[in-house]
Amino acid sequence: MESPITSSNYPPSISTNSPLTIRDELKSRLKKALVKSSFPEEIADISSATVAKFGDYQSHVAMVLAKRLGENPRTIARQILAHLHVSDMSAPPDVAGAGFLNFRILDQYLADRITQVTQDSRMGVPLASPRKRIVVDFSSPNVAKPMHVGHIRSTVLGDALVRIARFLGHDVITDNHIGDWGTQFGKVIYGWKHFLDPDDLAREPVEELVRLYRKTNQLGNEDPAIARQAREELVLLQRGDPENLVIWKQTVELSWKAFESVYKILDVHFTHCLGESFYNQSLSPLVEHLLATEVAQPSEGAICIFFPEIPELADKPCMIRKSDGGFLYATTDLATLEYRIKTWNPDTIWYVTGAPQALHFQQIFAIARRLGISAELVHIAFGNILREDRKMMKTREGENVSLATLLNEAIERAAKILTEKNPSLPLEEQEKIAHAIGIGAVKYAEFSQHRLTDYVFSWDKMLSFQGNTAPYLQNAYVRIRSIFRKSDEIPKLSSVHLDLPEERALALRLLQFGETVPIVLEEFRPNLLANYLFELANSFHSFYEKCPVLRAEEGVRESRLTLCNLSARVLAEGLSLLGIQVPERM
RNA sequence: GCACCCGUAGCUCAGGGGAUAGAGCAGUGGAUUUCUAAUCCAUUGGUCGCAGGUUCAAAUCCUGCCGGGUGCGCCA
Repeated sequence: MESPITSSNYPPSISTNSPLTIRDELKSRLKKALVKSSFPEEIADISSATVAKFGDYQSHVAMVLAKRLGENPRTIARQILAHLHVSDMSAPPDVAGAGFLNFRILDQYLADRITQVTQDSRMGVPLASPRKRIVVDFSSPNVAKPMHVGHIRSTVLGDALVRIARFLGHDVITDNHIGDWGTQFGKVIYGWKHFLDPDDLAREPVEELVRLYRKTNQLGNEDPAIARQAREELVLLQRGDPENLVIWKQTVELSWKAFESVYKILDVHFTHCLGESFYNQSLSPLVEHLLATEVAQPSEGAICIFFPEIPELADKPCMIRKSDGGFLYATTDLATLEYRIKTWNPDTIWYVTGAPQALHFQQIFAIARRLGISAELVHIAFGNILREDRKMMKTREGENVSLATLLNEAIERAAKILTEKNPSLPLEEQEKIAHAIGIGAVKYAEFSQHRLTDYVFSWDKMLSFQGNTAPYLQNAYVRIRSIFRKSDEIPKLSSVHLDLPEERALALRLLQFGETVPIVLEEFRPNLLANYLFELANSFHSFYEKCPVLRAEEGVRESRLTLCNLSARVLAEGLSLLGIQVPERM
C-alpha cells in the first residue's frame, strides 16, 4: 500500500544527500580530537548511551587508550576533552565513571537535524560505499514438495536483506535455486506412471505429487523390486528419456505455480530462478576438470575433494561424484557457483540457508578458494523451526505445516479481529488490511528474534497481534494517518520544538534510523531494524499520549505535525525494508 | 569419535567487552467527555547452565565440565 505521506508534495524539496548521522558526526569530531592529542584515530568509538541518565551517546576511547598506554583513563579522557569541539551539538561532555565520555545532544541541534532529515528522501540513511554487486541465494523450495513453515525463514529473511541492500545502494541479483532435479524424481515418476489420479492432480497438484512420492517410497521399502524400478526411472530421466522428461517438466510447472502463489502473498520476487536442472550439463565436465587439475581425487570408487590443510575439515571430505556415477548437492552447488561468478562477476554471494548446512558451505567455500574464486562467500545461516515439544520440524517425514495454510490462517485471524475492532470498513479495504496485518505479523515474528535462534513454532505466538508485533508498529502509523486525515492544513516546514521529554525522545529515535539500517548488513541481522522500529513505535505511542497534535497551539502544532510526518515515513520505509506493508487504517 | 549452534525473568526472546542485565507475553494496580485503547503509565519477577581464567571492567572473550540440538564419502 502506497503511503500518501511519502508521495505527497510535503516536504516541498527533497534532497538525496543524507547528512552524516549524529553518531558519525560525533565520531568524526572525536577522531580530530584524538589526532590533536597524539592518539591513534582508528580507535574512535561512539555508541548509544546505555542508560538515559548518562546522556544520548557515549565513548569508551579513554579506557581503551588507558589500557594500551598504561595510564589513568580519566586523565586521558580530560586530555581528549581539551581538544574536542562539540559545543554546537552537545552539552559540555563530562568524564564519568571509569572514564566514559558522555554526550547529551542539544535540543536545538536535534530540532535542526529533524528539519534536515525531513527534507531528505532517504530519511538520513547514508548510501553504502563502496557499492557492491551481490548475488543472493534464498528461498529455494523443492519441486514436488509443498512449501512448509521451514521455508519461511529463508524466504522472508533473504527478501529483507535484499530490500535493505538495495536501499543502501547495492546492485543486487536474486537467484531462487529451486530444487528441481534430484533423486526424488525417480519415485515421483514411478508413482505418476502407476497410480496418478488426474482429478486430484487437477485439484491439488502438489498434494498429489507428494502422495505419489510417498506411496512409491512406502512400496519401495516393502518391495525391493519397486525401489529398483523407481531408480531406473531416475536413470531414464537423467539420460533424457522423452516420456520421463515430459512428466518431470509437468511436475516442475505445477510446483512452480504453487510457489508463485505463495510468493505473491508474501510479495517476494526474484530476478532469476535457475534451478538445479539448469546445471545438469555442467556437472560432468566440472568433475572432469576438478580431477584433471587434481583438486579432486578418486576414492573408493567415488570422486572426493579432501582438505588436509584445514584442520576442521581434515577428516570431512566432500563427495562430488558417487561410485554409481551420480552427482550430488555439492556438485550442483559448485557448478552454480562457477556460473554465477562467470555470468555476474559479483563481489559477494549470500546463501540464506539453514544452520545445519554449515559444514556443506564450509566445504564449498574452501573449494572455491582453491579454485581461485575471490568473491566473498557468506553462509547466512538461521536456526531451526521447532515443534512445541522443541523437536525439530523435519523436511522429510512427519507432517509439516503448509506455508500457504499458515499464511491464509494469519490473514483470516487478522480479518476476524479487524471486524471486531473496526466493523465499518468497506469489505474490499478490509481484505487488504487483513492481508497487511496477518502477513506482517508472520514476517515480523521472524525478524523480532536473532536469526540463529531456534524458532518454536506456535500458531498463537506467530499470529499474536499484541505487544512487540507488526500490528503494534502498523498501529503507530495508522494513528498518524488518522491525524493527517483530520487536518485540512498542509503542514508547513516550520521550526521544531522539543519541549516535552516525549518529543525529544521521539526526535532522537527518528534520527537514529540512519544509524540502524546500515548495521543490519554487518552481520545480516534484520532483527536490529525490527528492534529499532519497535522502539520508534514505542516512542511515538508515548508521544501520542502526552502530546496533543491538532489541539496544540500554533507553532507547536506544526512542530508536532513535522514529527508525526517523519515518524510515518520512517515507520513505512523501515517496515517496507522488512517486506511489511502499512495500512492507512485498521 | 570429530565439528558447529544453543543455555539470560514463570513463558518467548533482546543484549555478544563498559556504568544498576532489558523487552513482549503472563500477573498486579491505574488511565478513555480527548487526534484509532491493536494504546499509554506504574509495578512484581534474575545465582545470565556450572567452575576456573584473561581484564580497570565479563551475560559478552578463553579453557574445562554439565545439559539440549544439529551436522559429518555415496540424500538435498
